[in-house]
Amino acid sequence: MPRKPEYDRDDLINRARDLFWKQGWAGTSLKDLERVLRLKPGSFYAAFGSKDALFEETMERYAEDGGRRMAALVEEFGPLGALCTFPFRVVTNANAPAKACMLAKSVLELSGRDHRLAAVANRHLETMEKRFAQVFRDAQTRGEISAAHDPHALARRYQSDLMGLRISAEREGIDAAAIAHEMSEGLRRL
Amino acid sequence: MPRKPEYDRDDLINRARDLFWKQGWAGTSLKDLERVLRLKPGSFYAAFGSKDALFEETMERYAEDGGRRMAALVEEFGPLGALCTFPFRVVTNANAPAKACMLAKSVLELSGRDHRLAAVANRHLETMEKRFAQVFRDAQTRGEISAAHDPHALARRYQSDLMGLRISAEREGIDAAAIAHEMSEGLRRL
DNA sequence: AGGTTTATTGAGCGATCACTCAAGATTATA
DNA sequence: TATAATCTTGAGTGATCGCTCAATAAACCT
Repeated sequence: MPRKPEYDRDDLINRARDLFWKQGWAGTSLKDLERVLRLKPGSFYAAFGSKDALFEETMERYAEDGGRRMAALVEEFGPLGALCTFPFRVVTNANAPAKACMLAKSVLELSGRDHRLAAVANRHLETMEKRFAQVFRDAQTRGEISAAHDPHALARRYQSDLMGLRISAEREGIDAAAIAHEMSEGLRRL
Repeated sequence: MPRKPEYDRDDLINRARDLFWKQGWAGTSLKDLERVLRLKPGSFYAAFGSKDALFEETMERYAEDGGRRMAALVEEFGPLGALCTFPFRVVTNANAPAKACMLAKSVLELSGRDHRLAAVANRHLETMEKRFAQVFRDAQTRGEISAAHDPHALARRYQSDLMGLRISAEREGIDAAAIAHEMSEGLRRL
């Protein structure tokens, strides 16, 4: 009985994510989304419900992708190699709509207004931190990193420094690759 | 001939800075500013010209204050002591409207829109980085830090990690003091 | 006091915000 | 082919955006 939608929902979410990632939540208007997604208001709301609901879906997509990318790096370079490579990759990826982390940007933008999506972004960051901790544990199991360190503390620090690096990469005139290199050297010295 | 304004312009800028700092540029409306500054639209525009012009003044104020705070810490604890104390102070300051750096927030929010104020924020961050570099140089002169390191590289890394720390401090459930402690220990190990 | 200059007020400007909904188009089943 | 279900369209909602300006009030000058 139905009529099938003309759009690819998955592709739409990716494009919306890139727009939100670059421009932020408040900085992205419905007009922007309608233009990029080629959707009239009616279709947009039928498909996603609201701007906030779509934003939430894009954050989920972003977090999933991050986990996949990290896992792929572990597969290719091993735990320590992945931890050392990830910052460099993130900072030199010319295809990304922004260097900074979308979840960090969201926390900064939304927590000051006590928006519920700030907590959602934070939850995704916690998930990511747990993934980092697991990679640190794996590196310790393999003997790549001394078992004397607490994996959770390592992951917390790693994520914090990574967010700093990615903000630095967003700035004009900052040699982010040099910072990434220093991070990597610091990890190998553990 | 004139009539004197009833407000204290300096105080107004401080209050506006706190509001912008907490809520960001787009997140702060003229209505918000009028309420907090107790200014009608006419007075507001007579005093500041535009929302953007006031935002620019608040960033300048913010950057000046940061420099002053760092200088005071150097006076009290010496160069290395100041560098070690600064992150901890910033993260435990309950009076601040936000933990994250206002300039970092501004760069993230505005650079995606190619707003000219993003470059202004970046310029202030560069000034701050130069101040950090000078403190590192002073620490080396005093023998508190090995002269083998490049002060500029140290400052760049310090600023990057500090931004990460301050974002972490903005999050719920993150022990930012622990990260600050680790940063401090890392500096003393130089 | 009279005149000049500046500050304050608040109604209201056009533009844009996120969002709604009725009408028409398209595709399924009966 | 008729009917039902869904999708697409776009004009239009009230609210809010940053901002203007003419009218009024207050403080200085001669």
